[in-house]
Amino acid sequence: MGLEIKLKDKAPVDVDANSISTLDALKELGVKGMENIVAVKVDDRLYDLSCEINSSATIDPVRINSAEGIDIMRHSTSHVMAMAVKELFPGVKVTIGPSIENGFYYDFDYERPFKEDDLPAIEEKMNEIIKQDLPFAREELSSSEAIELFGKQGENYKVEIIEDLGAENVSLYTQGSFSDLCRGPHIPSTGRIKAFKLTKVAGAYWRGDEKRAMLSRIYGVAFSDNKELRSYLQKLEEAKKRDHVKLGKQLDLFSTHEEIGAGMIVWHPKGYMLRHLIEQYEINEHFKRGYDMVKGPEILKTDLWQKSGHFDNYRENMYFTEIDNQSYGIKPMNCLSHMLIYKSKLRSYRDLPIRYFELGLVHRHERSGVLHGLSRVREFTQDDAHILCTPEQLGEEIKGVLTFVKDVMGIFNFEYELEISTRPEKSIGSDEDWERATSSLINAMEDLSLKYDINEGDGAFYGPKIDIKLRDALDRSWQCATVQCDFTLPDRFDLSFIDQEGQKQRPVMIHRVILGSIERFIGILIEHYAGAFPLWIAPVQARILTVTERNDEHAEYLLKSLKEAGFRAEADLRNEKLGLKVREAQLQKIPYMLVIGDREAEQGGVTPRLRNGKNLAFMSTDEIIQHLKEEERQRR
RNA sequence: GCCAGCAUAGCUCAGAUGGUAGAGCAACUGAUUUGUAAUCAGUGGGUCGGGGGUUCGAUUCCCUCUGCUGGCUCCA
Repeated sequence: MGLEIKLKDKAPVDVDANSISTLDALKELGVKGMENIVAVKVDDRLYDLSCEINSSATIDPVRINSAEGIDIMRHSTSHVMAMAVKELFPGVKVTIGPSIENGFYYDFDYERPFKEDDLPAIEEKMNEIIKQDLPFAREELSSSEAIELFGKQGENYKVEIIEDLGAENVSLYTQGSFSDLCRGPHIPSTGRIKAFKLTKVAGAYWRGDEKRAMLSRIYGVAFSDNKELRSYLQKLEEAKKRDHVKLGKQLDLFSTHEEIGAGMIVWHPKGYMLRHLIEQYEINEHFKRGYDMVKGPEILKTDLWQKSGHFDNYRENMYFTEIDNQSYGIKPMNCLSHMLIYKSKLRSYRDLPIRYFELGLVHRHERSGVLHGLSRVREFTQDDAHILCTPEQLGEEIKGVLTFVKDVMGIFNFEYELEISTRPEKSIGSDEDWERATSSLINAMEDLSLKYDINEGDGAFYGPKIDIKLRDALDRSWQCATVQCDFTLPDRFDLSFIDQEGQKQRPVMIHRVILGSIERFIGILIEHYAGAFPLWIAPVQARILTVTERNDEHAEYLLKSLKEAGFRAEADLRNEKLGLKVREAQLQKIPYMLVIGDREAEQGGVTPRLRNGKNLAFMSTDEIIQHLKEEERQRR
């Protein structure tokens, strides 16, 4: 009696034994390049390379350059780091250390937090461990044995993990003197780690709970070889050049000021122009799609925020002010005014859906540590709308919003991710309402064939929602558009409409934004285009560059013509060399540099230079205006 | 809010074991009239983020506040 082993999609091979290690099995199967294999899949489950199989199986080698292989190597690297840290800092307690995108981290509890200065020594120690090529050995033991083992070492976090697991047995991985509780699998030995770098330290709460211990986290990146690592680090450097805070300064778009306060943006002429153009585009899109534009006040009586539930649920994030013994809350959301407009008269089912749109300025007192450039601020403008509709209309309205999102993101060439969040534990409303709203959201995405993730239990307390996320230059994802169903506020504010039978009914409310926060969206937009905005939103579309003072007259004529044709143009008439003028316009990423020398002045036109360095052929004044109009119309 | 790092001229950055600072660009003045990523010369410019402490003396060391960056938590 023996085993039958096979590679995926290959003919089986008979083995004359009752069990065989996967390592031998792979050799038996004639697999090449063993040095790249870090683990195996047996019948589609991941195992250590050295594990034993004792029944017939399909074996699939996992190589270090595969997604699964690199993930395993990164995880193992975190174990190596933990070992290094334990050797260098006696008394340190280990907690968890998973692999993450591009690398890994490990959380430690030590008498003091780790500093960036500690990293070189840790890296050096890790390199020693890697050089020793210590094998990763797996063993299983009972939970009680494991608790005793870790308890003796004073590793109380590990004990807590095992206790919470509640499993009968747990597995332990040991390399050299270091053992860690771990499910695995791991690479065969530490020598398989070829390229890693510790990148940063950070604080992190034990189990992500801010009421529990603050641990010290060390992050690292790891790749299958040095070339990959270098190219990753280089890409990171490139991405930093797109940073919207940096570009915002270079392109003179906006600023922040210590003396004004954190999280408050001051828009400079060019930045405000960019913002204005985006807002203008959006306003028109809303009118086209049957929205009415409205505007509510910035401060509303605190009583009203109490009625809406914001005071109870959101007070810590709100700003308040008091006038004549009357407390007012500065709005963190725009819905209340919109509901009062709805309530201002009796509504019929014939009026629905009603869609109120506002470029609503809101203030939210975000915690200081979360502020970030334009992406997370305390004062921002939402392209906010509230749709009031009958329960039957809900599905179509959601589809309308998602289509709106798709169209707008398409204009800017954005890829985005959708995520639906379902009913949380703490929530209000009937099961029926939740069920209907959730399925409306899902059906809308299905009907539009959109891909989405499900985030169980992460909805708002008043209803489920779809979030749309965009990524910044450093690949961090930010929530932009959101569609939320709400049955609570219509209830609290007793909103109603008269149905076909003459009966009062409750409308459903959809909260939605398309760009989300205009500030955040522009931040991502800056990084998306690296500051080189397409013509239709470029704050300055064209700059006229003269060669000598003799050309001033023609330059001024051209400037006037461009402005009259509606273009955002300026002229650089300084007594400077053309090379300098080109350089400066280039650094400002202006789409069109219109060069005027004696030749152009004589012929009454320009030689356009694009910011990609290309020159276009001579154009007359009329021709360049037509050329720009065409490009602007195409929103390129 | 928590952990770590940072804060020097308008900008980008040097600098000193504690003895009050420097470059390039920008600005200003002058010369130059110039053809596709920096023409040359000269001049002015800083309470070294704010406050407090240690010290004969603090921009440098300590504390604290403010702001920024990277994480954590948060984002009804």
